[in-house]
Amino acid sequence: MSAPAVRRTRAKRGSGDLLREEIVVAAKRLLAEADRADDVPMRAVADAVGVTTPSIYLHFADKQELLGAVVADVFGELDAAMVEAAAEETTPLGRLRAFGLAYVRFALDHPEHYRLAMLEPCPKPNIEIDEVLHSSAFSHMQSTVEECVAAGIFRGEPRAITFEMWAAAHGVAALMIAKPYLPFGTAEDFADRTLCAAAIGHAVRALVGDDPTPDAMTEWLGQQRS
Amino acid sequence: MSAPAVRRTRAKRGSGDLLREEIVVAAKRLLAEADRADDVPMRAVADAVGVTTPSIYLHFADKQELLGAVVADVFGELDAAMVEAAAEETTPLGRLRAFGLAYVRFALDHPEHYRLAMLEPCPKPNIEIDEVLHSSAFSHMQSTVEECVAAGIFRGEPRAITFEMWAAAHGVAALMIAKPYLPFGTAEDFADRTLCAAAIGHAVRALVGDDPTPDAMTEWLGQQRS
DNA sequence: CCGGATAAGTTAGCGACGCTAAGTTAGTGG
DNA sequence: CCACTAACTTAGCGTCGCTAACTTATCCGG
Repeated sequence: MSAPAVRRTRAKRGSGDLLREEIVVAAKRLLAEADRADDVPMRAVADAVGVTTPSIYLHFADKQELLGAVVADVFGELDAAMVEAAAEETTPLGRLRAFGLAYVRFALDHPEHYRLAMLEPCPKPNIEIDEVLHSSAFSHMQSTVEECVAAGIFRGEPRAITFEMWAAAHGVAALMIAKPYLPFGTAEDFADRTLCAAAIGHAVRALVGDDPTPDAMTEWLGQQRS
Repeated sequence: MSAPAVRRTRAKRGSGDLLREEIVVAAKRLLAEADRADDVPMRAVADAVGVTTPSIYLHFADKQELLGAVVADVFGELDAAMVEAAAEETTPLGRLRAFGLAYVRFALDHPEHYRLAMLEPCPKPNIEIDEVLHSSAFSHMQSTVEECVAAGIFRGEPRAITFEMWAAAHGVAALMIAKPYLPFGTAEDFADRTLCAAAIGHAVRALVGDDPTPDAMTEWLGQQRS
């Protein structure tokens, strides 16, 4: 604990930003080992980099901002995992499913990072986060939804549909992270069932009627079954 | 800030538990006004009750335990809101929808309480919390799902289906709380769309096939549309 | 080669936090 | 009326995020 730590050699004149990157990497690593962001003191981050605490504040206004930088990094990683998972898929719906499963898998593989990015309150709407959010993982998902709309699988506003799918994936991930001891079954099964239901459900809702009341749904299901 | 606070009169001999209840109520109120549990110091709770900080530790081992007691209370309130919302509904699916909408509504009306109960890590699986979780809101939802199964609307293991519906509702609530600035539209619309899709989707999945691949789904949808 | 100017750190410490050890006050059974 | 103990309080420890003020190393112009 609290190793004396090797004092790192001072950065060259022009490039104090080297430290910034080292701090983010160290913070991300320490976060992965902790249960909560509060369990990673700034002092520990400084120690891991081989520097004293106040040096961090030369690069980040406060802890929140450092965590924000980590989150931006995490979103990049999430996007990469999703894109890779969908690379082999040849159909829009197949890609969407791969995206969703990779999303949940990533969240459960990096629960602390996911919590930080998606479960923690975001005091001042972090511009850096939302840029990433809109530019990478989310926009990839949205364009796949657009493909589904173009293919006639979905109908409606792509962004709204993307939010629906995202909510389903997020619901599974957040639930399994927050209540890991509940008998959800395997993450893959739970996620696949829920995501599949979300996709089919959206596609079918248009068939049932524009404003599907519970009664209309029940009646439609009865007709289908016969 | 930090009002001197009226010193409360000492409790009678037998009933130190009076203080316990006062502490929970005060903590719950302060939590509602804060963004995060960290913004509610034990000192503030003590102050609100008119007592000094160490007195709290006569009734709760630590802050976590106090928050756990608040969460137990919150789950009770959530269940009451759900039951009330579904009271007028006459069909299983109608009740399920009312439950889901009331769930999301409650979460957004009490975001700090909901975050504490469902978004915060739960270090030692809190027995008190999970008893409530299993006994009230969740079990009400599950028995409605059972009704849907009995009515032939759903098919499968009720508990697993309940988890699916819960994930959908939780996804909407958690997303809107964590990223309130994103253009989800109104909570009612977003929740209704997502929950409706989850319900229809689950019901329809059985019609598509036992193991619905994206391709099978696409094909089935094509048939339905013609 | 050298002597500011300044980037890149450090030392020391403030106030707030969760929590605890040890003391104090007030009802109550004998 | 007194000993006992439930129901508190006073004082303070260690840790946290963060800051003011000092120090050191590098670069650049002469």
